Amino acid sequence: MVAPSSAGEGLRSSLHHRGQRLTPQRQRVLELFQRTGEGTHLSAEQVHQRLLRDRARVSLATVYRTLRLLSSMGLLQELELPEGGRRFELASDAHRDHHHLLCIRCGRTEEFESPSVLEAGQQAADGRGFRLLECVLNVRALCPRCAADEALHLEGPE
Amino acid sequence: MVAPSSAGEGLRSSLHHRGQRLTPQRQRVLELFQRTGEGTHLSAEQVHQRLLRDRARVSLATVYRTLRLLSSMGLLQELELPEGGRRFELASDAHRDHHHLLCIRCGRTEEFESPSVLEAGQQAADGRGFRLLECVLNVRALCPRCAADEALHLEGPE
DNA sequence: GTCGATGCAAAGGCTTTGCACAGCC
DNA sequence: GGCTGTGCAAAGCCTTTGCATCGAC
Repeated sequence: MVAPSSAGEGLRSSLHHRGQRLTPQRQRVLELFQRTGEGTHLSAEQVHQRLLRDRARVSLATVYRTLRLLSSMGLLQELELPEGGRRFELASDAHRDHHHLLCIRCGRTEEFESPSVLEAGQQAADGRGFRLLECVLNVRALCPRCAADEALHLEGPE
Repeated sequence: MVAPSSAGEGLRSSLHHRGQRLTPQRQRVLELFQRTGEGTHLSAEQVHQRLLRDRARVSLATVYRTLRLLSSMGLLQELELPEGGRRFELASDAHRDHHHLLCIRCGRTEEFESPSVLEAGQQAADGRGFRLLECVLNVRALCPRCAADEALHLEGPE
């Protein structure tokens, strides 16, 4: 078999702390996210498809269970992009400050970072005694092309 | 004091621009949001319940259709709070800068505003040629009580 | 009167769950 | 070997849709 990555080790001990086990399926899911990188947003369905493509034997139900588990462990996090459905991505400290610029018309998504946003979020949390975990700014917008389309097709509403 | 008719007028002409009609149901839904205020987050189910309580005859299917319609017209907007399911709220210019501090453990939600966040979002949009519509910062955090619980229990089945 | 909107109920996605078996520790 | 995790399929939400009727314009 393939040598387990360092990810496997960390995952295993984290699971053991919770009285749970490291299975190939769980390892595969986490590895997939680590391999695809931090900016990747995957739905449960996409995770399942990719694992099958990699010749891993995982059921969709297990993918759902695993995504939940890894999220509850803080290794993954769920995104908040209503237009596209539920998505997950790798959690990391860098992602505490992790923002999306989303075209609400065509779905195009760009990522950006902004220390000042993190700062504002931290202030808001501190001011109310909350402990900040993560800070996600979603900027809903029209991309250049869709903005042009809108201008053409729409009469001006007030 | 908002005259009920004023909402109806604007809505009616907006609908007519699109070749659509003003119905009591559509008017009721919009009025509900205007009445409950801008900070209110309502699910389709909640909208339906409240309208029934107000003795309006609306079906849940129509509520869904109307929420979609009003959102596509820019009068309502969909929130992005994965923990709670789909919610809608009144759209307004004030809400271009409209942020949530959310306890991921108990679901408690606080709202806040932050001009610097809007500015950061505007910058990100401008830099890529996007036209900003709305800027929503979701700060995922632990509220004071849940943070204390976490510290005490360290870990546990949920 | 026309054509869009509504209500109802059925269908549709996506996600979760019950159960028997498989496999990690 | 015990007990958790998995796969499968059925059940569960939430949301959308087809069709006959109703009602805005």
